[in-house]
Amino acid sequence: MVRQPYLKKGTWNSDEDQKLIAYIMRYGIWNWNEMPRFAGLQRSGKSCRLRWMNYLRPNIRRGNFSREEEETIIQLQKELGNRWSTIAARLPQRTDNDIKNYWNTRLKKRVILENNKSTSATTETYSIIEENSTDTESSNLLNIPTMDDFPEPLSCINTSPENSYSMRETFVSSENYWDIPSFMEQPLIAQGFDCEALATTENNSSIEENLPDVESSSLLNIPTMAGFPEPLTYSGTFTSSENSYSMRDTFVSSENYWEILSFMEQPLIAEGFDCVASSPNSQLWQSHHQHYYDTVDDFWANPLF
DNA sequence: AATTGTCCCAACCGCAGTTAC
DNA sequence: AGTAACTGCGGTTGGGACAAT
Repeated sequence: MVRQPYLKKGTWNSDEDQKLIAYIMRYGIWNWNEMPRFAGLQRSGKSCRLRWMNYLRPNIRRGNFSREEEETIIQLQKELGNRWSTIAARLPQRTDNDIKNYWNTRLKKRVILENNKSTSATTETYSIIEENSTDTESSNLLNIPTMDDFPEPLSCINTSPENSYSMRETFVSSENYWDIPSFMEQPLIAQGFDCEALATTENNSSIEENLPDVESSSLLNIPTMAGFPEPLTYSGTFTSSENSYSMRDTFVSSENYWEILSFMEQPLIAEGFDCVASSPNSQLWQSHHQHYYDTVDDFWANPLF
């Protein structure tokens, strides 16, 4: 009888994540069942696949769903039923698991509530009409919120001391949602925030008070939240047998944030794996990784280039 | 401070579809 | 054509975090 190797279950730790990421970054995805053995993981291929697809792969948007996304999910669920992968395809940065969880824990209740509300409102409307056929105010019974019910955006015009231009940032806030349009039309992801940049260059340096405490990354001016937890450091040396050089990668990670510092001394910042190479050798970096991956953009998309 | 209840989400399981042989 | 292996999907669950008592 062949003894099955011990397979770990349960929550993944950061060391396992690093191993899986490092392996896939270097060799790509070729066979989920074989991969864990080569990556030094005591996990099933299925578990690795799930971890990668739902959590570690690049371009996953995590955190709160916007109102627009909520409406899309509700609409598509109505049209398609629980076909989460199809729905996820329409929300490209969200995983089917995330959408499914969000539906099961929040949206489903809301839809049921709204349907009940709608049914009782309709009943009420009928009774009012029956009682008083001249009453024209009954269309307000459903009390559906409008855009006017949401808070006004806060805005800030800020001057960047490191650069020769000013930038405007508008923070649109609600309890669960931040939208930070900013800076040179760049779509950015900041730690814990989904940032979109819509600003134009301006020569205004006034700063309004009462804004969230945001500081800039020294490398790329990506706004980060003050007090964001210190990253953990993980490092390892990899020697490639096909090539004549060794290389060292240093991953600085926290729950939501990756920074990749090395390879040919290039400072990089990654969100998930949207990497930004800011050194003069960035072309070399990209061509190197193009060797391993089909689409450079999948792994090394740089919104600032 | 301790206990209990609730919410949320990462991860597991089983099944179906696809691919390779 | 049949079978095994692999992959993807959707339902479900375990357990951590937080709130309420």
